[in-house]
Amino acid sequence: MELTPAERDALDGLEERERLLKRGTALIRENDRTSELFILKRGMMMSYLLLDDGSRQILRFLYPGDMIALSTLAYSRSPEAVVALSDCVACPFERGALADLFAAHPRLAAAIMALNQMERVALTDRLAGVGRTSAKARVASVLLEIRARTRGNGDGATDTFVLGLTQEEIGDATGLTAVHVNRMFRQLEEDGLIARVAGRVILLNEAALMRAANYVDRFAGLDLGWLPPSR
Amino acid sequence: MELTPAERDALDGLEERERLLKRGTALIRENDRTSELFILKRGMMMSYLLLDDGSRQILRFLYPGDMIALSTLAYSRSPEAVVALSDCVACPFERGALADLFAAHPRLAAAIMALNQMERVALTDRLAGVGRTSAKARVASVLLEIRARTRGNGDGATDTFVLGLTQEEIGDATGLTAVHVNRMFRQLEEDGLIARVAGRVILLNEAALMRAANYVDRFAGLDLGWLPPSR
DNA sequence: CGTTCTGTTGATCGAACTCAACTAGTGTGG
DNA sequence: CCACACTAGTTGAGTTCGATCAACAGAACG
Repeated sequence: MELTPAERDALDGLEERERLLKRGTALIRENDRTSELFILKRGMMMSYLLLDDGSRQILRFLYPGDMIALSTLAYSRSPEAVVALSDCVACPFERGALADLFAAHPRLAAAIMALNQMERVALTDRLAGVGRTSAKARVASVLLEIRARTRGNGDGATDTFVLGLTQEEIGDATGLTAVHVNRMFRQLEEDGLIARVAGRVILLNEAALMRAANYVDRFAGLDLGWLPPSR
Repeated sequence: MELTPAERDALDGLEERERLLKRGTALIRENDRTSELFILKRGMMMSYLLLDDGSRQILRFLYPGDMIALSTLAYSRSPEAVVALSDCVACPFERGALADLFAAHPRLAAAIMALNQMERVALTDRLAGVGRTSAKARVASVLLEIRARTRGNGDGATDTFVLGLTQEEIGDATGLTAVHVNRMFRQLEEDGLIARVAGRVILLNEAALMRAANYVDRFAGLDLGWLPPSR
C-alpha cells in the first residue's frame, strides 16, 4: 500500500519519541493505568495475561512495526502485560494523537483498522490451535510463526533461525508445560522435520511441518485494495 | 457515549438494508469471497473456524449491535464462518461505506476501533481460558458470558436464562467434547452452583460460579471518555 | 565460582477423550 | 396421525495425551 507524503509524515509523527527497553523489562504491566500507545521500532516483545493461579497465557509476539496497547482505546487500565524479549526500542504516543490522525487521514484510519483485523485473525488462529490441535501441532505452529516474522532479518538463510524464546515461553503461548514442549521438540526432530544446533532451529522439511501444524497462510488472502484512493 | 445527530444518522445509514436469516442458516462460509460487512440487528449468531480434521473452534457469539465480518477489511475471503443460532436480522453494507463513514466522522472511527478492542480482549480472555483453565472453569465461563449478553432481554429474572446453545456448541467454544461438557454441567449442579430446568439454566451461586470461572469483569474498566468531543 | 535459569529425561498420575449404548424430544413425511 | 429418523442429552468403561514430580546437566551470570 502506497502512502502519500502527508500520510507518511503523520505516521512518522507517532514515532518521534523513543523509549529503550532492556531484555526482560516490562513496558506495560497488567492493570497499569496508561493512556499511551506504542509502535515497536526494534526488537521483539510479547503480550500476555496472568491468571489467578499464577499461570500465564502469552497472546502475541510483537515485532517491529507492530502497534502495542491498542486496548487503551477502550480501557483505562491495561488488560494485558507487555514485556521485552530482547533489547527493544518502542515509540510512545498519546491516544489523542491517534484521534487526531484519524481526523486528518481517514484513509490511514481504515488501514490501521485493517491491520488490526490481521492481528485479530492471528489470535483466532492461535485460539483454534490451542482449543483443537495436538501438542505437536501447536509447537510446530509456533516455529512457523516465529520464522515467518523474523524472516528477512538479515541473517540470510531462511530455514535456519534463532527462536529467541525459552521452552517455557513456548509452553505459555501454546497452553502446554515446558516439559511437554521439550518432548514435542524431540519428536519433531525424530520425525525429521527440524534440527537444532546451538540454539538455532533448522527447518528440514517445511512442507511436512506446515502439514503437522495445520498451517494456514493468512498473507495469501490479504486485500487492502478497496481502501479509498490516496488524495 | 453520546452521539451527535449527524453521527447517529451515519450509523443508521449502515442499517438501511435488512437480511432475514432462519435459525441454522449461514451468513458467511469460510473462504467466501465477500466485501460486505454486517450489523446484527436481532437474534444470536456465532462465528467459527473449521480445521482440516473437521473439528470446529467457535470464536465468538454475536448479539444485536455487534459488527460482523470486520475481517473483510483486510481479507478478500472470509477467514471465518458466521451462522445464525436463532432467527436473525442482519444489516449488510459495503466496506466502502465504512471508509466513507470514517472520512465524515473520525470520532466514530475511533469509537468503532475502541469497540473492536473490547472484542479483541474478549478473544484473549477466551484464549487464556482454553489454554490455561480447567474444563469446569471453561463451561462456567460460557454460562456467565451468555448470561451477561442476554441479560435485559426482557425475561425479567436475571439469574435464570435459556442457553440457546447445544452442549456440542459449548464444547466447540471451549475446546472440549460434548460428552465432557455434559459431565461438567453435572458437576456444577452437584456443587450447587447451577440448576437446570426445562432447558433453562439457573445460577444458584453466582459469586462461586464467577470464582470457578476465573471471571474478570471487563466492563468495569471501560473508558471511552478520551474520545474527542463531539463537534 | 556458587547461583540461577534453561533444557533434558524418567516415572507416575489424572483430566479429558473415545467409544458405545440408551433415553427423550422433535420433527416430518408417507 | 403415527412410524421412523434425527437431534440432543446422558451415562459407563476403558484409553490416552499431556501434566506433575523429581533429578540432573550445562549455560549464563553476577
